[in-house]
Amino acid sequence: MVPGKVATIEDVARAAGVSRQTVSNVINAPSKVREPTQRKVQAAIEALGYSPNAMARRLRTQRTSTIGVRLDAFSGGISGVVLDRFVHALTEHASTRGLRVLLYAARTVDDELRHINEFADGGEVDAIILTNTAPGDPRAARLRERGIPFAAFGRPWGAHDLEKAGHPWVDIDGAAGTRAATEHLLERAGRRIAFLGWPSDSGTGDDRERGWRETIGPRAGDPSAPRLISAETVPEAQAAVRSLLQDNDIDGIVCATDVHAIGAHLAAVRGGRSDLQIVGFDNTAAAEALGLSSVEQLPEEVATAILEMLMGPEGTKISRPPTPTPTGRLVEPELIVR
Amino acid sequence: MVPGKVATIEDVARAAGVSRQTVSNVINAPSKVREPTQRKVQAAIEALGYSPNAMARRLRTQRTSTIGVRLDAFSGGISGVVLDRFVHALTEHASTRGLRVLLYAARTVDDELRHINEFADGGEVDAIILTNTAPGDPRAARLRERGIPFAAFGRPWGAHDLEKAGHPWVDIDGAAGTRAATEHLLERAGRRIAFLGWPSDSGTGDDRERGWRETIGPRAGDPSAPRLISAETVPEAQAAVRSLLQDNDIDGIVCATDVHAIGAHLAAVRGGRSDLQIVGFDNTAAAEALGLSSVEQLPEEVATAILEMLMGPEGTKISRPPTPTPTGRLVEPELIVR
DNA sequence: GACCGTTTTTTGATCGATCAAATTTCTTTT
DNA sequence: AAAAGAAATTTGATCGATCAAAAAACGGTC
Repeated sequence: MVPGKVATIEDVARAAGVSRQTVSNVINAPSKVREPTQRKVQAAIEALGYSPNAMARRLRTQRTSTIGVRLDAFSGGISGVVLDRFVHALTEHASTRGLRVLLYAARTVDDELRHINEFADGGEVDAIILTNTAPGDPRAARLRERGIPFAAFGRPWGAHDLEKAGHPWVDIDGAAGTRAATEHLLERAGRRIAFLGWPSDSGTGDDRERGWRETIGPRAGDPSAPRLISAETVPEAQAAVRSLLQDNDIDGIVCATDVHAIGAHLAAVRGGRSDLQIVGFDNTAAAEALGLSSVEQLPEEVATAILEMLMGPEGTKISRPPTPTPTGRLVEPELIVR
Repeated sequence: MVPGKVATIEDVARAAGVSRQTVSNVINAPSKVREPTQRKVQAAIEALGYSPNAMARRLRTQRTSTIGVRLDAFSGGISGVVLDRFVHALTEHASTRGLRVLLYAARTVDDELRHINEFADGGEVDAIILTNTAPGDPRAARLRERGIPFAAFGRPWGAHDLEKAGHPWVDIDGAAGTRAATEHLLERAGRRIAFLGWPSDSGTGDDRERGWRETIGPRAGDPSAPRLISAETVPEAQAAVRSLLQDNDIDGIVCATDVHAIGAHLAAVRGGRSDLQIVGFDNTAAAEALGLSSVEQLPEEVATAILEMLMGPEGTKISRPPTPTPTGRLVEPELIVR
């Protein structure tokens, strides 16, 4: 073996005085090889510093042990962080299963469909994880058609019966999060709890509002506190809360995101209502810095769950990825009190 | 060709009535193939929806078109965001060059060295990008020894002569950032500008402090304003600034990070000094939300520069990655005024 | 039209592993 | 101790592409 070149399975076989296949078996199916032979081969592997060529193995086995994840164009705002944390968690978890995470960027849906085709034909990935799925998502259709296993981070909004999604998904139970937040405020702050969310209807927004409404409804005797409307920005949230505080007596505010919470916080402090209890959503660094309570999404849980769906329960020997069973799972978020 | 199975180069060749190699040439070296033949082959490619098997190609060419990037364990705090943005930018840029980004997780240095060995022996990646390089970093030594091209995000702290780093690197010019921040405050706020940084010495910290010191020194007639010391947390920064404001007359504060800036902001607002001008560093979502000025690191620029170092100037045909020339480059950050 | 040099196309070998089947070795049984 | 069966090991084929060299087609010259 020429120094500077890496050892091949053939080099190991020669060094150990056995055949290629035996070396291969020591690595992939040790039970088929007798003890003493195994030791010989292991010694040769150590001595040569051999580790199998990934590409050759993948070509032969037709499995890449790679999961593709699309990285959305950087959203800039606070919320992109959740996806980043998810990617982090996914990477760590995948590596314990011997899987790799391959990122790809796509600016448009067409762009992503092109990528998906390439992945399918080129055999780049074993599975794909979609994010930001919309009802009737063309990506899901394409993946199904091409026979690439996939799962989504985010429930298939719009499918009336979640069970009938047609593909596996994992999502955060936003309603459970705001429910916990509302209950917490009802106990600690008082009965008049408002909700500050997005102006227009959106799946995520409605979900989070629902948690508040369902909790406030049965418990509060008076008609539920007014819902506040605000666009994405901090100043708008701040303005909305300022005018709310002028007209109403409010004990606390449940927010759809930390952005809203920061706006509310600023309005409260500047309006001399530092006592106003506010709970945000997403548990971003900003909320932490300001000492605001917030609902933590636990993207790590999502990563674990989604991998389990795609690849079978942990500990499963890496095998042909099973066509994932089309079911969904909601991960319950956790309220971080500050 | 069986439906459901993807087409191979052989299928295309048969369909077009030419040989494997001609198809290969149409894809990789069209100039070697006559016009009419090219059209025939292209038509067959379209008809069969062929795209070359990535693993077979990589096995044969011994090139993976993949760049490995380690994803550090999630740091949680505000600062991790810079790395995430870098990964984002890198992914987008890499894909325009036909490169892929492969993530890997490592908790310890040993863990990462193991990964590096695997990558080298297994032929997983063409190049690696290191982050958080320290002086005498064992990873750099290992990569050099194994002959894997690499570059670092972060200058090689400790090497007295940056030019002599021994490996290529790209970093943010922290001093230039705080210089711009300080100049801005000198013009807009007044002459008494303080600096709020980390308690202990660190490469990054010293760099950022230097930009302030060098600017304040020549311009300010009086001895430079007191430097504040504070650990990483918001409350500590807040406490430090509170006590500073009691004793000193300060016009503005340049901060080493947005975390410090948020603490300073809170101290200022609660101390009735809302007029105090503060500039943060990292331009995180939190700073944006609070309307604080901040120094923007431009990780996108870093990504571009680092890819250029590794792979040659943009537009270069994908080829054997040149052994990168060991030089460094500082990217000048941009002050975002709010 | 025969000859020669180019250009274009085809053929055979190879990258490094695993699969499938054949062969050898070891156990057990009678 | 021979035969049958099980276990361990080896051999030949293969995954799908590119490389290197051989063969065929083309173009121009005399």
